[in-house]
Amino acid sequence: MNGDLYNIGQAAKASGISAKMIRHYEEVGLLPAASRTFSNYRTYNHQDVHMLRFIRHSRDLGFSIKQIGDLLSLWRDKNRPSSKVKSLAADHIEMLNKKIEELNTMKSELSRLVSCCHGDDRPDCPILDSLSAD
Amino acid sequence: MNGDLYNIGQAAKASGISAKMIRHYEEVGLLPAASRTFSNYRTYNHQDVHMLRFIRHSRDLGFSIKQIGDLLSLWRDKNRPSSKVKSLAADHIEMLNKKIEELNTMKSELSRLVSCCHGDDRPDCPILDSLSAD
DNA sequence: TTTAGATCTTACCATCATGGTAAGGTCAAG
DNA sequence: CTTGACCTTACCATGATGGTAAGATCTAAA
Repeated sequence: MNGDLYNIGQAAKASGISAKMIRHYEEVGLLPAASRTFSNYRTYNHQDVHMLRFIRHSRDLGFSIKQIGDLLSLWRDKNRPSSKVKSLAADHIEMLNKKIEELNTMKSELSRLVSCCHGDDRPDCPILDSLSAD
Repeated sequence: MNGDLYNIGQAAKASGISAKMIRHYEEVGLLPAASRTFSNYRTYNHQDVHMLRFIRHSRDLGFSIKQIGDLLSLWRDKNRPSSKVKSLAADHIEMLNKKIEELNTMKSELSRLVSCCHGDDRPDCPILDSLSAD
């Protein structure tokens, strides 16, 4: 095998992104169209795999595909002001905080109800009572 | 208007669930098929709206449609053991905790990166550095 | 060299909860 | 009777991912 080239399966293994998703990212324009072998197989080089890993790390931090597109642009722009990256990341932290708060609200309320419920064989249940309250 | 009957828009307002979603819940079997007027409009009575509110409260606590189906069964079963409700709710709390933890992990890591980034006009950026690290 | 099995290609469908739109029927008030 | 608000169904879209099927291609072993 050409030491420099990966097919999609190898790129997937090397990057931690499934082949399925690599194709998807290409389709939605997050990735440029991969070059192809004569027999129409996609090929990737080290740089491509590097970019895939960038995407993977970004996904792991919860960035959306749209946001990752912006991050990639900034990454490629060697003259970006770091302030742009920082504010993009800060926005995302805001969104994470909002979601965390929502989930915490749910959790608190539900925990309260659960702690009120006997959880035995009798039918009385403050959880159902609360859900059916007006 | 018949003091006892709601059309779908009125049921939506009274329950806080959109007409769209009421139809959807019916389609996926969470709700029994609504009765219809002669002209094929869905009609709902007080009990139906009560059930819709139950669903609404359950959604507000983050239960899935599948879980709400189970909750509704327990609600209707006047002989349910409250333990069943409690364990269903406890399972959901577990899932909420898992999600919260995931988001918190993202948030911590990203916050760390953000705090390391100058956020000025220079291109050096620990956030991008970390995302592109091997 | 042939062949079997792994892997590639595209093109679909599904998830989950929700929103939107379009085309057409119905109802209520003026 | 008209107008506007509402209803009906039947689609499509979101966002990120997984699945499957049918067919082409590659690779390693027999």
